[in-house]
Amino acid sequence: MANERYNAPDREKHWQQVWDQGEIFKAREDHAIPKCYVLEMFPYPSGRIHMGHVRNYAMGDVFARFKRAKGFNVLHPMGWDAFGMPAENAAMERKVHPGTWTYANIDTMRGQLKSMGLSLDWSREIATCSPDYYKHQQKLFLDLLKKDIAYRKSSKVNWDPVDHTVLANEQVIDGRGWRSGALVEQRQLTQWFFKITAYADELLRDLDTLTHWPEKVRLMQANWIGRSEGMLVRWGLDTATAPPGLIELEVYTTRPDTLFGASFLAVAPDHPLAKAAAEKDAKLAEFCDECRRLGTSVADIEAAEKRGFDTGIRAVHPFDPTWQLPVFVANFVLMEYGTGAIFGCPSGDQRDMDFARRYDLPVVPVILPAGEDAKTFTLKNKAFEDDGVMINSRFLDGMSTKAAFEAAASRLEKQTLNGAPQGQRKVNFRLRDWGISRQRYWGCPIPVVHCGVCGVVPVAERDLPIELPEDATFDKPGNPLARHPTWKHTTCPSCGAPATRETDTMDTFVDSSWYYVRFTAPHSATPVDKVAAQYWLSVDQYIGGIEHAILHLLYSRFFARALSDTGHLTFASNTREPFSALFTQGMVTHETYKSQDGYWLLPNDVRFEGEGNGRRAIEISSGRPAAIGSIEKMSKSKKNLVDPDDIIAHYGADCARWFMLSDSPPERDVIWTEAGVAGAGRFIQRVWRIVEDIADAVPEIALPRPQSFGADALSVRKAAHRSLDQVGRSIEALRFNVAVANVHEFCNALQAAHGKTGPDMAFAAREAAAFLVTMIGPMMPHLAEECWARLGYNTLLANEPWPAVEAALLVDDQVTIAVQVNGKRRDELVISRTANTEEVEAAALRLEPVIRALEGRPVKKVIVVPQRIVNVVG
RNA sequence: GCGGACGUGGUGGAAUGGUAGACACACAGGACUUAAAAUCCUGAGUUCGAAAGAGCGUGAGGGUUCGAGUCCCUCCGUCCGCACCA
Repeated sequence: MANERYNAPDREKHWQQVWDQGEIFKAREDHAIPKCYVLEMFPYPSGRIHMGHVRNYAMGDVFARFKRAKGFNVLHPMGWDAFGMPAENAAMERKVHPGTWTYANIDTMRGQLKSMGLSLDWSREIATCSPDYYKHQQKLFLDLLKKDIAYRKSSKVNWDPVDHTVLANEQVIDGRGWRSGALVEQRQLTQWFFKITAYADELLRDLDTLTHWPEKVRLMQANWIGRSEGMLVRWGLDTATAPPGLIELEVYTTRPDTLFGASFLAVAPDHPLAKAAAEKDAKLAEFCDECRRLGTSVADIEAAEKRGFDTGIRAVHPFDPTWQLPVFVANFVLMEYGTGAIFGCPSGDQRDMDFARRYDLPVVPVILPAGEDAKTFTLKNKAFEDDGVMINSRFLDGMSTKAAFEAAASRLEKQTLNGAPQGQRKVNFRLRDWGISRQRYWGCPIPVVHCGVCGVVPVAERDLPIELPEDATFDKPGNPLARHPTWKHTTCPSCGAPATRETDTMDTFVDSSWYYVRFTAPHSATPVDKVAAQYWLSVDQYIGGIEHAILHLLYSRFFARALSDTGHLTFASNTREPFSALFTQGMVTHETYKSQDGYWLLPNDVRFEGEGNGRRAIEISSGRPAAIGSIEKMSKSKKNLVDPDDIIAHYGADCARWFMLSDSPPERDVIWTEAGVAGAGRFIQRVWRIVEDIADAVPEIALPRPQSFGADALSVRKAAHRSLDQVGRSIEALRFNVAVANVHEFCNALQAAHGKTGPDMAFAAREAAAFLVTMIGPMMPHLAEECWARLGYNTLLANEPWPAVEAALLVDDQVTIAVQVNGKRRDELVISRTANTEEVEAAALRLEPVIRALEGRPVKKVIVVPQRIVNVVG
């Protein structure tokens, strides 16, 4: 048979057209069918897709296609996270409008994604920068505003004085703006916030229900939310030492049990008490300034030295009016957490210990670790932070840490200071409200108006969307909306007086916090179509990068709840989770190459000589040796990039997809290698050959099922059914590398049966070929479709159900079980699957190697695990 | 510093507490070919041995178990997250 090579690039285009024309992957609004919502994190339209996208979308597509074949009504949409800074940077650098730039990128990337052959429902495509999308977001904002979930407050921000913009914490590097390099200032600005803290408890509690999320992500979110149970404790101040009018200081503590170990109080440099005290003390003022400057810089973290300044103010211990403690301003106390003030117990907290040693403050052990003697127990420079028995603590002595907490807490609650209870139990969170104001152009306008008479007034809903002006300028730093000559001028929706629009736009994380909801009804006139949302949500499988473990996923979880509380969404289940299963895939990595001049080189710019240890890289243009560097995440800066377009044009999309799924477990990093891709390419041809051989040898489409099968045919059928079963399970569990191995194994089994003939074999071979095509279908859909046609079927494989396996073929009559003597494998035993324990035991003891290994010792015990193993103990 | 994950052949990696190394890559030998590519077959953890076979083997050390890559403890190494959260 003159086999022709499978021409991937040619056939792939063909099948993509067929799928497209047949609208095969359009999700159906038939809510009687069980649904499956498969979603990959939508991309930012940066210009071109990269290998990370290929991996992410290949995985999602395998899952989506598999679920379709399993009979689910699959929603598998795609869109664009299209607002953001890069578009504005492009506008500044290249004098192109952010919208023009963004939509051109979207066109390019849509084309690239289509060339991957993804089973996407493109009729649901959304771009967050389109007014069709953001007008709904503005409506949601207005509803959040009504419910006080959106609000304005003054807060400290990182201000870049060159770019005239607020920077997120992660955009501040070593105290400087990531773009301008200017020293970042702390400014007090009025900003818009979402009250995510109102949901802190629920967001934390419901993490427990997310059993199909990686443990790691749940842990990261739990840490981020950072719940702690403690107390607010008010300390009286010695008025002789305190600034006028200040009579008390409130601290937050999680350890009221250690109050008798207290040796100082400390407040943040920005604490009102520090500011008041600094007014009369120039040296203190200078110290506070210094602390502020060191704020976020790395130098500060490296120094990590606890430093403080004694304000001279004295506080009175809540349990002993005669006991006074110094109040310090300390650099390690954060104004943003708790009350911005602490009490220090050096024996029970390492930071306090460091501080006490530096400033020579008393260290009184109050907790005795188990196994220590109270008389001899001392602490050097290491605090004891665990539980134990209370000592040196008067009425708490002898109690456990927990009991002491309760005893101290209830006494503080009963005690009064200045007419109010001195202590109050308080749950505190690390999580802060989400600041969404950005002084940028390319984002969703916040739909409010500032009126001199009425204040902040929401825009009327009939006036939505508030669209971005087309004619903004990007030639200088600062907010193009704020300096636009006319855009912001309007009238007050309430009183009609002249007013100005809000010129802040929303953080782009807002856009991506509800896109998965919009996909369920992307053309709905309201932001959410409740019926569609209730059917499709939650997302059954969400796939994306671990880099979004905290922010995007937490914001989305918050939004699902906020949309539910504003009546947009109803959840069928009792938790309001948007993503019931999450999978975080690893990165795509590649070797790096450097020229002799120290420049990074593209993989395409080098060729190789030798192999193994003798493998060398040569720079093609100069012919000079190049250095082979470490394997790193593909990045523009290190130039270790492979362009998906090149790979698809050369090998085909199926090849790129197959390689991405092979070998490396999907949650781990994968190393992109030329040899690996070539191997995937060879496998494609191998599958094609196997299918062609069978199609030619057995051209009949519907063979009658033989009455019985000979040994050879039976073994082919067993391999086919077993493999189909395994591949299905592997895909279901997102273990694509194992699914690939299952397919390889099946091909090897088919190859071994090559050349066998007979009517039973013909039936088995055709069945095997159809199964093979089915199982590669989700992973290499074009090749599978071509093979399906080659086998003579005139249906589309994409519409074919996943065949049912015959359970009888999954089990063998004979099983091979290992036989161990004292835990060491000595032989194998082939025996009937239904053999009972006695038969297995007897057969095992007859084995020559077993007798030899026993060396004449009597058999003490025989452990038989049916169908698995026998262990003879002697 | 705290928290987490991981550590298996030359390489990527398989393995519900039950035959460690499936599958692939790379490698070696053979077949086909004038030759090469492609393809097909065979081999291979390591040590001893011609072979049969035996010893040793999942970062190191200990423990639980009839049986441990898998569970527990200690240590070493790599990677990731958080970064003074009171």
